[in-house]
Formats: sequence, C-alpha cells, structure tokens
Amino acid sequence: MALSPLVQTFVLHFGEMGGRWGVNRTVGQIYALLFLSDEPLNADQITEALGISRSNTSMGIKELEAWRLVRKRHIQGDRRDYFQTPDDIWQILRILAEERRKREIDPTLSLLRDTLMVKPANDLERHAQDRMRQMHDLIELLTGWADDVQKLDNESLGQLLALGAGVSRLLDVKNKITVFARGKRPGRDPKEAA
Amino acid sequence: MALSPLVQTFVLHFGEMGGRWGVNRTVGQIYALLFLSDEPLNADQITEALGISRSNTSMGIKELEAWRLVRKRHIQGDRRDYFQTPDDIWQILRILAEERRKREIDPTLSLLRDTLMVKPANDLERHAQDRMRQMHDLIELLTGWADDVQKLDNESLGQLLALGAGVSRLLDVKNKITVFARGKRPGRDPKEAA
DNA sequence: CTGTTATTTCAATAATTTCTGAAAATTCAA
DNA sequence: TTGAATTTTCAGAAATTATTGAAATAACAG
Repeated sequence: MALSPLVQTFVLHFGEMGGRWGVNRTVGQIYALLFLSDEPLNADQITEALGISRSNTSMGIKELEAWRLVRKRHIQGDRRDYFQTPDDIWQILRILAEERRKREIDPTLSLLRDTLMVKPANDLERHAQDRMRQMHDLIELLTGWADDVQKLDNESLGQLLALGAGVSRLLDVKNKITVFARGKRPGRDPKEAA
Repeated sequence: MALSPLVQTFVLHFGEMGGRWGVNRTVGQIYALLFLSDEPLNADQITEALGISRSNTSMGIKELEAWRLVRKRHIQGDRRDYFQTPDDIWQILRILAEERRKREIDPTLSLLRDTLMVKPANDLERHAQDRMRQMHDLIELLTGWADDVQKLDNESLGQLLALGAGVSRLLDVKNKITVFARGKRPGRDPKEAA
C-alpha cells in the first residue's frame, strides 16, 4: 500500500515534528497515518506503509496506546489487532491536554510543593523559594482552570474559544454586574470573599 | 559556589524535565539556575555551579536567548556578560506560549493550509483531507483564541483563569442575553450570522 | 596597535535514543 | 494438545544528539 503524496507529506511532517512533541519519529508517523486513515489499520499495514520494522511498529503502537491516542479495534473474523485514533477531534484535544499535563506539569508541581515545605536556611534560599512559590501558584491557577475547562462539552468549549478576546468584554460586564449587586469596586480582593 | 540543596533539587529536576520540554538537560538546568537566582549570573558562574564545560554553557545560553527566556544584562565596570530571566512570571508564560506556538504549531498549520489546497484524487484522499481540515480548523480556533488572550493584561488574565468553570455560567448568561436581544435560540448556528 | 580577557565556533568524542532482527511469548483454531 | 499466526521483548547495531577541548574570534583597556 503506497501512500498517496497527500498522506505522505502529512505523515513525514508529523514524523519530523514528533521530536518537538516528545515522541520519536516513528510514533509521530504512525499517529499521522492512523489519524488520516479511513479505516483501522493492523500492524503489518502500518509497517509496510511506513517502511519500518515490525518491532518498531509494535513499540510505537504501545507508546501511542499509553498516550491514549490510539485504540485497539477488532474486526470480525480477523485475528490481527487493528488500530485507530479517536474520531472526535475535541476528544483528542482533551486527551492530549491531560497526558501532557500528567507528563510535563504534574511532576514539577509535585516537586515544587515538596520544596516549598522546607524552611529556608538563608536569604538566598528565601529568594529561591519565593520564585518557586510564584511558579507553583501560577501553575496551579493554570491547571485548575484547565481542569474546569476540560469538563465543558464540545459546544461550550467551541463557544468559549470563538469568543476570543471577547472574553475581556464579558469580564467587564461581569465586573459591572458584581459592582451593581454588591455596591463595591470590581476586582479579586481576597478580603471581599466574606 | 556550591548550590544549596533547595536550589540543587530544582535545578536537577528542570534538567531532567528539559528533555520532555524540547530542550536538553543543560539548557533546563541553566534556566532553572537563573530563574531562582537573586541576581544575574555570568557564564563562568553558571559553568561552575552546574559543573559543565564553558562551551556548553555558551551554547545553552544561546538557546535560551533564542527562546527569549534569558536576557543579557550588563554590570557596571565588569566586561563579562551577565544573564537573567524575566522577573514577571506572567510575561514568562506569554513568551513560552509564543515560542512553543512558533516552533510546534505554526509549521503544522502552514503545512495543513498547503495540503488543503490540493484537489483530492480519490475517496481516500478526500477522507484524509477532511481529517486535515478538522485539525486545521481546530488549531486555528485555538491559536486565534490564544492570540486574543495573549493581549490581556496580567490582571484580566488572572481573573479569567480564576473564573475557571465559572466561564460556563458566564457563557450561559451571555446566551440568555443574546436570546433576549434577538428572540432566537442560543448557539452558534452559522446561518444565524446574517 | 598590542596583549589580555571574554566569548563563540566547531570537529571530535561521549552519551543517549531509536531501530532492528531474532527469539520468546501469546493466542487461538483444529 | 499441537502448531500456525500474531504480537512482544530485548540485546545489539545504527543513528542522533549532547558535550567537550582547542582554536578562532571579538571586545576592550592600556
């Protein structure tokens, strides 16, 4: 099964980008191939289409399954495993966000938490710890937000994204409402929480 | 200048994570060191603190400058170059977002655009192109949103993030207002655009 | 200029990662 | 059971990437 030039181009590109995205070339290529494919493919088809070894295919699939970006599918009357990517591109986005967070962010957040428990021994450590706290708080804010947004359905998420900078106007409106309702100035003053 | 255990831990962690973030260990370590440091450091100080070669330090700094994550600073009466990370952590976030986009996303978007211009030769290509269009449209939506949010000041950005899932409620409110104003059902039906 | 200090470049080597082929393990029909 | 088909594992080879030391270049004080 020779790849059409269209597919070929995309597959090679994903292979090259793979490195930047934290996977190797083969993994990028396998993903791209499955993403474009009309129907699930088995390991031999992938092996042949990409011109790689069967064992390489096996490892690549394993990694993509660990990322939850590829699923096994069984086809009636065929012993071989077939593979496909999720159809819903919004779901792919969610999975990617979750997995990258798990691999790239959570370990750092965890280390920061531990480090912030230590009592600083001198001014230098005090400053370092202060910087770490800034980083920690920002990451927590971001991941908390991401958690919340994750829960939105495709429609709401699409709406939020389409809003773009309009979000800013919406925030203004919200602030005005808050002011009206509470007779106070806008802003996120913790002391106002009560 | 031996590193305090606190700093050491963080620096080593960033070195290890570097790989996942698309830079090598040394680059991760240099960044972490500068991020925590009270004052700008020169290349020799970095070299000694991390126990690496002077040339390695030079290359690492160069890469971090290309990422705009490290800046040169000059110190009165000292010929050597000193380096520091930006102070404002929100700004660091913006820079990271921009640079990652430039390296990881824009090339793909560009390839997708080109590929979508090609007339599909058969059903297989038609399907592949359809998938590429889904990906293209989603990425455009995301990057467009990111562009807009980039422009927000720290305060508004913080507010938006703190809002979290509250965004959903806000969208509901917006939809109700829209319905009220237009006497139509909520949603983003393209046909409504007129 | 000249010599000294500081920085960068780059070819060689070290370290790491990726890929393969062969063998082992698994699955399942007969 | 047996044995054919399929998948996985893994040690070593190949490829890639990171790091170094030495040499070249740049910057500048005297």
